[in-house]
Amino acid sequence: MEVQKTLTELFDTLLRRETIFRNKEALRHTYTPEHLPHREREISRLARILVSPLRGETPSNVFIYGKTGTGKTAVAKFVGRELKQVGEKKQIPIEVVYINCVEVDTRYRVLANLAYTFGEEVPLTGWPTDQVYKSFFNSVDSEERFVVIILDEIDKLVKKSGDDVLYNLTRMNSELRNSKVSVVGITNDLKLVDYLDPRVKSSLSQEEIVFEPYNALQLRDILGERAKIAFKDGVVTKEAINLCAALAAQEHGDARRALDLLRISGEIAEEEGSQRVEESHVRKAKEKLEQDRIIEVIRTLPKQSKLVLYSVLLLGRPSSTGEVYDLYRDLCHRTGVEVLTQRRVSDLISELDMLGIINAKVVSKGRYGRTKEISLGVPPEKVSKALEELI
DNA sequence: ATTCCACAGGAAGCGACGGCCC
DNA sequence: GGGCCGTCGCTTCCTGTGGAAT
Repeated sequence: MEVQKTLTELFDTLLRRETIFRNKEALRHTYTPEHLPHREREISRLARILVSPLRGETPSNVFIYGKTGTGKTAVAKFVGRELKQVGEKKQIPIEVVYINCVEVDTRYRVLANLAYTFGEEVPLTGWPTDQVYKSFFNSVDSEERFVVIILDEIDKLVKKSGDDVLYNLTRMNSELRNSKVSVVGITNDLKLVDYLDPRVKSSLSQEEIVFEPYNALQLRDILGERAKIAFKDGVVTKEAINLCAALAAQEHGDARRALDLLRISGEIAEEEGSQRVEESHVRKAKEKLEQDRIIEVIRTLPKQSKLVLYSVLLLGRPSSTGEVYDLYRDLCHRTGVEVLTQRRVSDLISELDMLGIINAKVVSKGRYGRTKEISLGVPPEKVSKALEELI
């Protein structure tokens, strides 16, 4: 009874407590704002390129470069949305398809996804890929229209499955009778072009737009605008916004990170019952963000990767692939886990490196061979804390 | 200049799995 | 149910290589 009563009281106070947020959604990166500060040039470039088919010209394909959180996706989605509205007004059918290649990372899946948005029923797997392509092709060409295909994080797709799909998509126009297709490729890998087939390269980079990172001042403007939507008036202090901007600017001007910081800061402030978001909340938010990321990443790691990571942790000093592998094999025997080959473990090490949990640098020790120098990339306490519950 | 270590990392391919088709 | 197909995690086999030691 006692517990129930206090719990009810807790809910009551929580519900009664006034939230400092007006619309928290505005701080999520899925949100596409009405106005994108400091990206006017990029927006008009992209719009000008994509609008040309409406004037009867052949559509161009576009390549967009820029680091994470520089607004590439936001600009592409924004222009796509506007374009669609223009089309509706002028009675020209325009379809904008957005695909994120992180999950959709094979030829089959891209085509299946496209076919699906044009109303085709394609199974997740099973069909020959050419059949999926035909199905997509026919349904696109079934009526006169203009299609913009936005392929976000296209580097993931190319590195995993090659550029065959891009070859298909960029060549489509010569075979389509009724419709026209533009491909917008977005990537944060500036070297991606080197992986591409020359034919794909030339047709995809007919137009190129480069997004420079935001500086602290620009981030401040962006945060300011979003804060106006997300929070109630006068809640966020200028200092808090400046700090968020400064911290994110240090990390190559990542606006996404700046927004995350501000959102978490707000949540922390609210939890503490504060009516204002201040610098101290931002500092705590920074700490929490890092902590959460590490723990979440480690927790969702497959068993084998955890053992590899545990080996690196136990060694406690920069070690070679061989050393890590020996200890890993030991741990496997002791825990009754099947042992993978060194080749595979080498790949697992590279994956952990990419996740930022460990640092793996290829070094040559001359006569004593070439190996990776492997060390933890995050504080060991956090790793052992995240690992201990699951080993 | 040559040798040679301890791997890196590419290529091919295998088997299991989930899912299509007829 | 049998014949395909694509994907995933993995093994096997392989060639390549930076630089200390000779």
